[in-house]
Amino acid sequence: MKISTKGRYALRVMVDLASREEGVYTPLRDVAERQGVTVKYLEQIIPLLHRAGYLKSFRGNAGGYRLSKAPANYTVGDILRTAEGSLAPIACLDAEENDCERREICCTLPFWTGLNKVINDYVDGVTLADLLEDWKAHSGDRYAI
Amino acid sequence: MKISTKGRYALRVMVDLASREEGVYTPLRDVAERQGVTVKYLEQIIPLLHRAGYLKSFRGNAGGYRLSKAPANYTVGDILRTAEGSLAPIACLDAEENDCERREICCTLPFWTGLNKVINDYVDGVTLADLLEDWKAHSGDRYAI
DNA sequence: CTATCATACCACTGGAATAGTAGGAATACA
DNA sequence: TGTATTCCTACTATTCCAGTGGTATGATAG
Ligand code: FES
Ligand code: FES
Repeated sequence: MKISTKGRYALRVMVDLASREEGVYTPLRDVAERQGVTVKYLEQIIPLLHRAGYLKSFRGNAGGYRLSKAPANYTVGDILRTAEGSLAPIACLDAEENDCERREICCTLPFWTGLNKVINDYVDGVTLADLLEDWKAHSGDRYAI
Repeated sequence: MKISTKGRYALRVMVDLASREEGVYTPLRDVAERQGVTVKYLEQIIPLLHRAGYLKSFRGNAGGYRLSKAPANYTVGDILRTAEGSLAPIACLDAEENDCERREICCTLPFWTGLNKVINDYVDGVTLADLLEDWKAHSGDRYAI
């Protein structure tokens, strides 16, 4: 029941980019350094967010990535689902071509459905802007992403 | 972000046993058949619950397992944590000897802490008795665990 | 115009965890 | 003695995770 590094790093990258000046392209090297991750590994995670249209890229010297929209327009849920695939705690809840035979008689399905709901409600209720604001306010002068 | 088969099967086994007459020992063979899992695999999962004191066992002919306490005394959270280890969505939250260096400066930690809370609050608020009751009421005449 | 450098992009590999299988020893009862 | 059960240990196959090497692209300096 753990979120993988894909999801964790994806979220940190998005917050990192959200903290940069709007419209400016930031190279992965900078993000990797601030976040304590290798550039090579980020290069594997970023495409997930890029393909989903969350980021704009620019190749070549002085290139990099930037957010496509303002931070308030990204929910953490969208980011995590994009990076992780699905946040459903069990596969039986991922409807697509995964129709579990026990659906009708399963004694635990209602419980899992409920868990799925509280998880998704929570992650969809938080935006990048929320994270950034809370964190700026909380860390005070230590603020340095 | 998936619960493994350990946790899923453990929960189903517990509900299955909770549905049996109180105090009676039920052989794994019966549970396995009802739940559509092999006895051999259940034998690997049951010890987790047994060692935690949730089950009483009886060896030999006409032996089996039964719950130690009444269904209302088991929260789903306890069962899942026993089978899965920890329900924390990221390792940084498992305090023990895992003091993440980024704790103080991490922009996503408050978010994960909140997610951890909603998950644990939910799973700790449901008992085996709740599952059993809801399910009996819902499945009506198809009730046959 | 060309060499160079910094960058995004693509493909691959090793290792760990998960999910399941298998054989057999110990125990209780009839 | 036979049978049905828990209990113990090891094995395998597959999937997922984490990380690395190499290529294409674009700006810029000489
Ligand atoms: S096992 Fe698939 S719905 Fe419960
Ligand atoms: S990375 Fe460990 S607390 Fe955020």
